[in-house]
Amino acid sequence: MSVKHALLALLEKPRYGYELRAEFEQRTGASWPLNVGQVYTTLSRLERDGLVEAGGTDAEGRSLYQLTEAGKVEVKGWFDTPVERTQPQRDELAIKLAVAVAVPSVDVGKVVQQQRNATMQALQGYRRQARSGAGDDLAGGLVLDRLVFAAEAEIRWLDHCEARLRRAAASSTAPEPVEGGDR
Amino acid sequence: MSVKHALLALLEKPRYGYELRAEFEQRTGASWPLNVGQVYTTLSRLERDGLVEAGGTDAEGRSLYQLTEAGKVEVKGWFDTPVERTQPQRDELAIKLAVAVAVPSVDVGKVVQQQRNATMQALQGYRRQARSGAGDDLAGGLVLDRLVFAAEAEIRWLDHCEARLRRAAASSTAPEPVEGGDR
DNA sequence: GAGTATGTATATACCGAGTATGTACCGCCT
DNA sequence: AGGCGGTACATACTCGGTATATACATACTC
Repeated sequence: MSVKHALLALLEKPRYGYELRAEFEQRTGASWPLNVGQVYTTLSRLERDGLVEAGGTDAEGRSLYQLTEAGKVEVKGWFDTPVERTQPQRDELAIKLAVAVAVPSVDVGKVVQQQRNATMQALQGYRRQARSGAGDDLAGGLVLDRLVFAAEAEIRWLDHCEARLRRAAASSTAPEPVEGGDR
Repeated sequence: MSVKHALLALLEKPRYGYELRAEFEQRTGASWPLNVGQVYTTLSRLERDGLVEAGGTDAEGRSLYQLTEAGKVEVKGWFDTPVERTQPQRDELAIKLAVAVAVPSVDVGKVVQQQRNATMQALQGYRRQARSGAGDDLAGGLVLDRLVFAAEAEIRWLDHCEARLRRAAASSTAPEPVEGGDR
């Protein structure tokens, strides 16, 4: 849903498909490359739904799109409504660990350690990017910061998992574990 | 990709479709409800790809699925390989802000504030769940912790965005902003 | 100048993820 | 007997995302 609304928002002024992709990638700092094909399929769906209409061609013959009234309302609504957190994005890593703890043949501690290394490396990559000036423009900088914050949180969570796993293993022989005292 | 691999991992012993959904939802603590239909479509794709095969029916006539050799290898590979962070999940909130700062008619500060409130509320919901004992079993607890950590990181990031936006607004008249000294 | 890489621009086919819906069966309740 | 809800499976459909095809312009090169 994010691509759809992002394209709508970028259509504040009439633009053509290829331009939309360039704008999107520039703003998100190339962190999320956007396939051109998706721009056109999304545009045609938006046209079908009456949020966008073809607006002729520019001097170079490129076909322009522009917002309809309904489209403008949709954009406003998107910005006025916070991103849903009631049904958060399915998270592969959390699923992986949740399943792993229930499958006896998997060494969960090892999975955690491997992930920690990988995330650490990614984090260093982001910091390198930031230092190299990729985050100097405002939008791209915020996106990069977002990735940094998320990676840091992931590492904290992995450490927390390790501790909790150790505790669970230790108390598996004890009468009854007492949970909930650490949040 | 996460559902596919999670189902494969749960197939350590032969199971039937409905059971797989129940197992998945129990382990992830109902944070990510899984549509039953997706279980069956995923299973048939896995069968097509030779990772899973039909294993007859149980005493109650439910059709069982089991891992093939290739399936077992796939599961092992999944657990041995950390989750990719080179092309991170597209994040609606980051995209929203990145686009918003470039669209003059949007009050970015307001968007940030609204999101902060919404995320704060979600966070309190998670903590309530944890207190009410939803996180007492290990797997579900880790998933819930993951959501808490992610929400906290999001709030930190939103605060950081506010500060950076204020600085950008202040320095838009000044000669040249100096970035990068805050990470 | 012919050939060929490269970038811009659009369009379409295809697959996987996810949702909604339909159907059948079973036990339970009144 | 009829209705309700839970179990179990199946299929249709939409959407997000990738790969690919096509056309045209520019630029490089042999």
